Amino acid sequence: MELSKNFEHQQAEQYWYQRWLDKKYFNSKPDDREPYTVVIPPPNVTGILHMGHCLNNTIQDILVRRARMQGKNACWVPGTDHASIATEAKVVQMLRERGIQKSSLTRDEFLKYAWEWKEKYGGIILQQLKKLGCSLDWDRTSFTMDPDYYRSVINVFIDLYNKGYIYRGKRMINWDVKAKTALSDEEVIRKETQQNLYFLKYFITEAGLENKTSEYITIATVRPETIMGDSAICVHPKDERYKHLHGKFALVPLINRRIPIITDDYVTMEFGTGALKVTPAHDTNDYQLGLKHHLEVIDILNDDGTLNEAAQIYIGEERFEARKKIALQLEVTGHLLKTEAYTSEVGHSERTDTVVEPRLSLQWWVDMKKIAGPALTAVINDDIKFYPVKFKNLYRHWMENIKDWCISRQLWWGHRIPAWYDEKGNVYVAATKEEAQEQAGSWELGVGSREPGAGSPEQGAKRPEQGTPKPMLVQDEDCLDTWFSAWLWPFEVFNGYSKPNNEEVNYYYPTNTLVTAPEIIFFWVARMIMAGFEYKKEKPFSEVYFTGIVRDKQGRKMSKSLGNSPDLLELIDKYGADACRFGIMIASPAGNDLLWDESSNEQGRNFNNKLWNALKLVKMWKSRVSNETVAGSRQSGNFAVLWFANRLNEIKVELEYQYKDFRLSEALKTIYSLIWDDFCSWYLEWIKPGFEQSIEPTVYEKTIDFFEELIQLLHPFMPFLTEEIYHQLRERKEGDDLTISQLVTSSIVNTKITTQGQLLKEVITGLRDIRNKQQLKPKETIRLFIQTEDALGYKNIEQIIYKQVNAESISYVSDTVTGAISAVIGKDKFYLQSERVVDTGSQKQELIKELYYQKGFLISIEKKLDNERFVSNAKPEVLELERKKKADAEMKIKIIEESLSAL
RNA sequence: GGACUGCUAGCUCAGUUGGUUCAGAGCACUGCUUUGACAGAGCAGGGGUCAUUGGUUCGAGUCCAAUGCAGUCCACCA
Repeated sequence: MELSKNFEHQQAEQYWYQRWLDKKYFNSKPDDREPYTVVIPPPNVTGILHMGHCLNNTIQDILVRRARMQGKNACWVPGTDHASIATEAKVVQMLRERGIQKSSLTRDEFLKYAWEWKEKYGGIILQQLKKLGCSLDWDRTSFTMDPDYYRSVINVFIDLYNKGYIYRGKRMINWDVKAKTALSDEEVIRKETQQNLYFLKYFITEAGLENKTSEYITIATVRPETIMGDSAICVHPKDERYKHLHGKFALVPLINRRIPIITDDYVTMEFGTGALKVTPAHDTNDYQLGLKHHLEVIDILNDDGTLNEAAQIYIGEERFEARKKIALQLEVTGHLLKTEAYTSEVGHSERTDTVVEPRLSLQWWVDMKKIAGPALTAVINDDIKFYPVKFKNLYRHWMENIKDWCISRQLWWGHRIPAWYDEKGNVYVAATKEEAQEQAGSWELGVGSREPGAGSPEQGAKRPEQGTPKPMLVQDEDCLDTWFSAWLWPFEVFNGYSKPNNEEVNYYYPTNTLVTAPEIIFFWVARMIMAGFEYKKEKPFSEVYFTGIVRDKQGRKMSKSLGNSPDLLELIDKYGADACRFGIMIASPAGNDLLWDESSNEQGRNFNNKLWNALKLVKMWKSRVSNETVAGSRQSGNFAVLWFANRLNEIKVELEYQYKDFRLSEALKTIYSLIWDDFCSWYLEWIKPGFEQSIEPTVYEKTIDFFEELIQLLHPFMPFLTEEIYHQLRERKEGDDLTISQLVTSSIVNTKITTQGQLLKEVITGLRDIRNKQQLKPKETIRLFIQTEDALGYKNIEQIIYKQVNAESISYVSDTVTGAISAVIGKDKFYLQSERVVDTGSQKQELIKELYYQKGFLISIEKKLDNERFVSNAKPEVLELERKKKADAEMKIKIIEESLSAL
């Protein structure tokens, strides 16, 4: 069959992926083999494939495919994350487009829409991963809200509550005014923000008097809209400027509420005016200060970030609108002294990007200090290895300073908190209402009571008094943080919690490698390790490979808003999945961010093409296989085969090391160069039969073998093209596919052969260089004379040299040849004659340059060897090497001088 | 404010235990080739005071210190 001009990726991708699926190559079941398990970092159900996914999943696929080809039972588990905030936002938006307000729906109605949405759009990203060629075990596709998974999340909550690790408490939390939910600290992104620092006059009033004096105290604030929530003004006790004001009162501008002037050494005298307005409801520090000084908490904001009635003015106005208006009014009323530009870090919601509002709120928390211990040790001890290691420090620091985790979210889409309340506010934590009811009832009987969690005063329910009637229970309206389900992922995808010690989890857990982005080291990686030790008494994975961030050519992070994030599916369509995988991997140094540019896909496509053409060439020879070859070509062919076999082994050893350290980009470069340079540019040229000549059967067979091994090495990176070539190379039996073929193990390298091959390359390049400099056309032949002590050593490569430098004759001489251009390569001297060798001048110049260099080099070595301290301090091997260098240099100088005189 | 990382060719990066014959690769670039696998190609070539300064050493891209620049993470100073 005639091969197409270029590799046609669209057809091949579709055909082979379907074939792999049909043959169930990606499916894994426990057996005797060693498992290699990877769980996918579950993308959001709302997600669509972007470059970050492309990188992350290509890496996982490479590892999994290689493991599969190494005889391991490779299992890569796919799935999606319900992503509560993101998904709920999408559903709300969809409803809005249909003219439905979320507030007009019941919880059940809303969830019905949400599931509908999930069924319709939730699987898109998984389909896209197929396009990329990912060898996931689709039968294992998991979702964090699957029934079993859901139950496990609920039971884990109950278990942690019963252990006293989970409690309910009123704290300052991060409030997302757009999503109207609490956030954990990790979900807040601090961004440097240009702001104004407003200097405001608060007029002093005498104690007990409402009338203001002309005296005032100036405070500095970036949030003038919160002044209505002020409870005090605080100054440093030692601040001389304000000593006369201690114990006095000031009036809040605009609303004229009287607040005390208090002292606390928390205040920094140097900042602003040294006087701080204290607003306990709207600032974490102010809240602490408020607790200490028993200040009133005046919450002036609604949950959507508008001002409420407590603010007295601008009720219903959005907080930043109110800020502008209040600032203006303060100016008008003479309270605004001045405004300064001021830059500070402002917390933004990770999901909605709105400015986070500190807010006092009753939420559920995990007491992290109680479960962090083993998770910290495991990473410190390298029981779990981080690549690159620099993330170990980061992890350690976070774990050692870990704070409690706010896990409740004011959302409907997610795992509903299994807590039930009676009218008196007693809490019962149970999986179902019935169980909660039973708990409440049993309390009446005085059994089943449990210890409230230690250390958390808010923990647990108050025990109802004896004889109270059975209470009406209402379930908590809130959901759990998405990460509270994601942290169970490595074992719950195998039902490791819902069906403990089942065959699957025992076989696949702990998993081997986690490949993820450093951005979620705290969100997810750390918590998975904690959950793993808490519920499986074992680490969830042995190694974590952190990928870099995909950036554009200018180093900017790829993002929707910048519009610099290419459509991956379009790229796959245009260049092919293999080329895209190549493009992202070649640009992806281990442990660094990668600057991605579309041109790297071109490089990938060109590589496809190179391989394709090599295939065409080799297939073309099939009809020319014969024992009747020209004289000398057998020896050359044998040498070429021997050389490439050794070269291949050499590279395989190198690849082992690169894989071990996750230096995948380097591994790809290594394979790329092995194929393009060693195989195509050298080997194939060396064995290529001349015009209408034939090729030795053994050489041909070995060449097919080599080709097969090469595409095997490349397969994890570029699965489609390699599978196609695999089937083009030979007739295959049913079920003989590259995807499941086993890698050929490497054998010992004969360095004598590889060295000779290296020398041969240098000879060819050196002679070609001369040809070029002499401006010889490719068709013009040369006469070659080799001055060597080992003419026999050239016999097996003579034919190759003939071909590669287009020689008409090669002869061996023991003396200088005159009237020729010469070159020293290795130990031997080469003379080149042709019909029109004219320009000896340029060669003379080069020789002089080279002589100059060699002489300088010799001097530096001699200097070194004359240095007594060097001779006495350096290791014997080093000395030996230096002496050899000296001898080599002296010999070269001699030969160059001879050549110069011969010219 | 604290911590970490990086700075090597135009760009992206290699460079293990200090040894000059280690300054290297891939892209990009420059010549020459439209030859029978491949112009999405072939052949050859030119590019770098290894951020700066000082130190240790017989010897530093490699070790140490300081400085500069860039980036990341953490932190409650309004």
